[in-house]
Amino acid sequence: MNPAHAEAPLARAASFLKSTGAASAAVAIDPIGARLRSLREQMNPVRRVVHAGEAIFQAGERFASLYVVHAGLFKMINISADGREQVVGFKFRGDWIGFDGIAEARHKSDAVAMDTSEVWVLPYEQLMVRSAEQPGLLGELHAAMSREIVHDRDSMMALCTLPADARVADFLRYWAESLAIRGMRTDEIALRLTRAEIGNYLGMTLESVSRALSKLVRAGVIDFCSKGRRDLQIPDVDALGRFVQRYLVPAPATLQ
Amino acid sequence: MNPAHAEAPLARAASFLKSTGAASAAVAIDPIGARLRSLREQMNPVRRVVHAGEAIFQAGERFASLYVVHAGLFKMINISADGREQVVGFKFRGDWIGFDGIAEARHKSDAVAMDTSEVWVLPYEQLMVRSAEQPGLLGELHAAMSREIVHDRDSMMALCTLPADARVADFLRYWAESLAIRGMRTDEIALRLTRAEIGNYLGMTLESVSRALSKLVRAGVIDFCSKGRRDLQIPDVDALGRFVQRYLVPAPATLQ
DNA sequence: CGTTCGATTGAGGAAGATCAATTAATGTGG
DNA sequence: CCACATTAATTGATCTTCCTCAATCGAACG
Repeated sequence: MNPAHAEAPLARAASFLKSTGAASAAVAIDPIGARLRSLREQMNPVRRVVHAGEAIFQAGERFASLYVVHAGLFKMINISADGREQVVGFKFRGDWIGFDGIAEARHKSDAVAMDTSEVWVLPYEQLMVRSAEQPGLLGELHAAMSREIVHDRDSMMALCTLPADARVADFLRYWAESLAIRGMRTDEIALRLTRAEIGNYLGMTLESVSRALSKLVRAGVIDFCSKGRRDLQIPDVDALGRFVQRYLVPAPATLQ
Repeated sequence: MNPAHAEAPLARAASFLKSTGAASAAVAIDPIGARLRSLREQMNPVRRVVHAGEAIFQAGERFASLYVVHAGLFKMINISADGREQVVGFKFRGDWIGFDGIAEARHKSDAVAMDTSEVWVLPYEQLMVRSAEQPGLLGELHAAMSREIVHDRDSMMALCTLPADARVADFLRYWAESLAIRGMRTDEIALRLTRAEIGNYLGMTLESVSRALSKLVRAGVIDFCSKGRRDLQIPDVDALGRFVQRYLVPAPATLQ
């Protein structure tokens, strides 16, 4: 029961992103692939294919299993009692889905595939049994929940402290980074999201998203791909980070 | 029977929760007290007193233990790389603190006491060992993490979909509810937060918070206590909820 | 009793929402 | 394959909300 296990896969992004050096061990450069492999060994999970627009589960359904994304990507959607609907998160390869259901044994959101995707089904009961034997498995579960909590807080912070343009830039940076960590190319990305969905996630209107993107193009930090305005190019991810920073110099918003 | 601690005023919690029958078992009407009792039995935790303004841990510190609030309350503060500081959550009696540290073995935020408080220290290693023997303990841990994730998402949703006035009302409703669940009176509450802190948490300026509060007073859903503008009265918590709803009728903000 | 910190309130301005018109991409049936 | 319908995106004009700046007031404290 050592946090050392939880750290192994976590030497991760930073070293990976900086060490552009060649691959030595697959484990070192692909922490998410490594996590998935060990998960498959330990749980031998049932696979489930979900097509674009379909949901793994919906809010209100009884909680029984957690899921891990093996391919594709998902959006998490919250629906409030009064009918407001909001995208509250995205899930990429290696991410866990379904933690919201544990507390009250019912899911609190929809998990909708944004593309043909595959998840591994991890029945919660079985997961508990196995993790009693294999502490590393439990460590993975806790690390995944912890990451989700940390990320949610960072999102809250972006919502509260960044103006619209910077929020869009920060979102694109997060998206590109998520792809980069998974070894996918970031210079040309297909968002598969409408402006309305991005705006919904970032707490602004679709017009504001559109204007922000146009501004980012003018600023030279992103570019649209040849045809259409859906796919975009991010030649330099760090430039997005710098764009965000620029908004913070005038007002470094400290608490009080 | 249980030793009748300072857990006297539970009738309100019962009525608030619309508990099944009358107060039969303490467990039924005081789930948080019950959780704390079983936690004490299972972990026999070290107690730690933290005075107002002191931190249990700070961002960057090595993660070793989780904590459960036994008395008092805490605010969680995130600090971004560029120095932005934000209140990202509050922790009341029975809440767990420290999940943010699990993933990378370092805490990502400060946990600051807002009043003289007591936490129970649960060394993570020990917790893992004990939970292998006592599955109920692990269930509690997971439920607490799950609740935190669910709550963070609800917060994101409030930030994204509610105008300033409604956000303040929703915050007060959340605060009063948190007290009610713990059997504390909600008709007179001491926030122990400055307008600046509330605004920081809700993504608005202190002036906007002040104006929102004045508006809520004029609307008759809250009132200031006799002396000072710090403590306030909430005669009817549901009225706050209705106030929030009123903002949603004109624009039931659906996705797309 | 003055100093300080927090809260309130007002006036003006800026960011972003709303409304509206146009253009671009996608899909459909002939 | 093309004409047409449909949906998404862009851009502009206007309006609202909330932020910023500033003055005032109140409470707490030495």
